[in-house]
Amino acid sequence: MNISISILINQTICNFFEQNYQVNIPQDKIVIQKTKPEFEGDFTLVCFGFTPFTRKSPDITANEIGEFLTNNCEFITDFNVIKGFLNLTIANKYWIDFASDNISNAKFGFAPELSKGKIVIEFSSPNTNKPLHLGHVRNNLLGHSIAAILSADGFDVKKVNLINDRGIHICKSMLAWLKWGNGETPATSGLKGDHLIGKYYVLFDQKYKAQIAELEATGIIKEIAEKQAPLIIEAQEMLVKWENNDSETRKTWELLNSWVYDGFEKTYQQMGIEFDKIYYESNTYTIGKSLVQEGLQSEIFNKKEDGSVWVDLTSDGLDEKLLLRGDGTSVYMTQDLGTAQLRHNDFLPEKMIYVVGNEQNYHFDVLKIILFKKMGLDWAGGIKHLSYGMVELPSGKMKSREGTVVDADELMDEMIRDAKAQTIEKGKIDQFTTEEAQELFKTIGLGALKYFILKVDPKKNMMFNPEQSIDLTGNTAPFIQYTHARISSLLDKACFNSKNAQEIPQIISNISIEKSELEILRQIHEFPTIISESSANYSPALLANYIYDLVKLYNSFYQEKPILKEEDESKRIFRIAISQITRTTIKNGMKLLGIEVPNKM
RNA sequence: GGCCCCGUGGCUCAAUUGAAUAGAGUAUCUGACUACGGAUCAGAAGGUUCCAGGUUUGAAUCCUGGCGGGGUCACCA
Repeated sequence: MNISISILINQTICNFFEQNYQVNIPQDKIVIQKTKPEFEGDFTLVCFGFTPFTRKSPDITANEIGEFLTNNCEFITDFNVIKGFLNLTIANKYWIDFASDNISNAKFGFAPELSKGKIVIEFSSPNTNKPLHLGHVRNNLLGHSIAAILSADGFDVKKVNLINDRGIHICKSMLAWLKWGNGETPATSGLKGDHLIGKYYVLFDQKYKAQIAELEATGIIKEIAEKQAPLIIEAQEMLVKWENNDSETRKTWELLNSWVYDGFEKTYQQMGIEFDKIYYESNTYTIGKSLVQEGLQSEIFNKKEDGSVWVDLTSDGLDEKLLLRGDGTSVYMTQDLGTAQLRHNDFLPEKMIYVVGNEQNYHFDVLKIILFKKMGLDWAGGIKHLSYGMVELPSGKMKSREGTVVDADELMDEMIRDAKAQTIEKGKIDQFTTEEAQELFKTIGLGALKYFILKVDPKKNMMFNPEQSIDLTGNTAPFIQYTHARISSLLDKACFNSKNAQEIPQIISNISIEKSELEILRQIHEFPTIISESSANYSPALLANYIYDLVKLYNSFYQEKPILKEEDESKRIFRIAISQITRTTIKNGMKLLGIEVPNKM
């Protein structure tokens, strides 16, 4: 018995309209929702939309449908009508079967197979001139989680990372290191590779600003000074050398980048993130360049007198966009064209999702229009920009060049330290080994961070206050983790095992379900729907808030009806079943958010 | 200035995409640990959903116009 109850109701309603009113009722008129706790019933049918078809008042219509459903649908035992809302009561048997069927299903809620096509999702996409910061953290967590959710919903998901390892910003770091670095390495400095290079990026900016100030002092206006400063000219020369494959430049570049990759790898590992494939812009930009050349020949693009190449998007309401500089070097868009083509060749996906901040909305509009409309590539219709909002600090926006960033590594370390301090204070880990304890601090600290970020709607800007540490009580991961650990511990004590699981249907077949139990089952029942909705909306937030509601519901139920106290054996077993399936749901849901749930803590 | 996004109790966020009395956490106040995990639970207080119109059985949600905040309009990425 796995057919969803809402599909069953839906079909019966269609039959009702066919038989009594000879109409095919449009699907979007059938609105079924969970009944609010203050009313009697399990599911609610909203009947206002039916009045044009029945030509009767919503209440009368609702009553007619209620009669029909109770007579024709074996699982609906009762109904009531309040102001045009038809509340339906589902038979106990349905809920008992639901609990019995899923009690030992470790993959509850997940699509049984990959049946929905291939998706490539790009996220993270760091620059190699500085370490990852809080903005990247949001990006990485969203990308990782959405990939997991899509996969649970039945898509074949490939996670890719595009490393921006070339361009003027890299030259800035390289130049500063060559000039003032004295051959400093991660080993000699004791710094993580990405942090070391980031230091020189900041240094470049300081020295560059100083040069601009000097020039301005001689009466040169700012805009000119910014272009004439010797440092920026040197950096630009270096970029040309790099694109011309100058061996010295390439050697330095490879050395510095290798340090940065080591650093990134550690950060990803700590975050629990991995990729199926890593692309490097230094490999893809040439493909972009040749695409631009092709487009130039077929006259989709045009060349200006100085040699720069442009695309005219005024007919699409946008403006002209640069595709190649006058000196022949490529820009951001150039390589993104190449990367998209390469990625399509590699995977032939139905969709390509880009997890990139909303500051680049315009860029992705342009990218899609060029590939899809201008170049006529059908597959580009599957490009989707998953745009997320910025993480703001109380002091305003983060600026990496000005050092007002929250560093990803430091943030994670701090979360783990906080978790450690608070866990030790609770004094519940005395029997843990040192390794187990360390693992637990990490699970709690990083869980808190991940959940804090993922529970917010991706498209919205969010506020992060580094002054006050992230809560470990309330709507947080530790609260959910704690509940999971507690359920696990209780189930152990209740001597639940797989043998019982098989007997459960008989044991509990005749019990009556209480309202609080029913609410939990109803909530769990929705889990597969929530996964597919999260997947359709690209929103882990939906899932996160669902899990929180479930945990809260379970906690108040448990407080009121302890599972070990009940004397009636079948009732006790039923509560064990509810706890068991709740635990699975929490675990599976948190897994899709990339958050571990310990069995004890 | 053009275009895009956001505006919900003091603060941080929800609201199943148009449904019933707008929900949680936090902070404040009150109460509950001699069965099992108190990182918990129950209760109180806190709202003109930025403003003004409109659409309809129904609007935080949709449309129009304001106001406020952010983003973007680079031969930066």
